[in-house]
Amino acid sequence: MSKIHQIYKILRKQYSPQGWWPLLELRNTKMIQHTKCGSIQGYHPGDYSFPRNEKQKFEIILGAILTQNTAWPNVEKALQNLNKENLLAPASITRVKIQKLRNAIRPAGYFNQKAAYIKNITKFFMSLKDKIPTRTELLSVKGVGNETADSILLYAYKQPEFVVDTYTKRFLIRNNIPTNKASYLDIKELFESNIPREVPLYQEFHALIVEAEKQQPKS
DNA sequence: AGCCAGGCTACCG
DNA sequence: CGGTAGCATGGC
Repeated sequence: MSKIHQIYKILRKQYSPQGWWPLLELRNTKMIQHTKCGSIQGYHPGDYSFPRNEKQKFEIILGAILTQNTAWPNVEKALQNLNKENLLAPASITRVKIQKLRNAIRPAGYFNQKAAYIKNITKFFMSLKDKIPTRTELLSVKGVGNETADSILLYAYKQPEFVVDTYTKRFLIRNNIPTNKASYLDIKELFESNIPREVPLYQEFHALIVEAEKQQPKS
């Protein structure tokens, strides 16, 4: 077994399943525990059957845009606002005035850019008509880069695409796997070539990396 | 008071 | 190609 895969097993022993991707309707129940870092455990731990419908799938896609360089609690505020205004549906996003959209997502930061990005991805999403997008198609949407594309594919469409983020790079360095010259795709390939190509594994590994790195003291 | 957070685009050399 | 300024809010 590869070193990467071994590290996964250690993380999996050390932490409980993270239950990603977070969904609004699975919040505010008694099962939810807030951690000191502001992250939340126990959305649907060990249950990889989400999203179970189109509404949940669309919420994940919007969350993937909103979380760009942004702490998750701020994303949740934006999502709650959208939910209150009945904007967690493609048709509503298409219809809503850009100014109202900007205002709803304000807590997530970069609201001017992100409002436009959300309009873009929504138009793209509706054009798919239930088809699963390719990675290249997703990347053609302005506002969707490597990480956002992989997050959408892995968590909304359950495609085996490993997600690389800042925590992932930090995680590799902390485990003495140097990544200085490595590009996004290099790192993605490093993971994908060293663990079984399984969606639940990809989902859980990424979530565990984020959780583990959040708990590291900042240096 | 800074610094940072689950990036991306545009533009530079 | 690789490198970086600009984008913005909220929490610590």
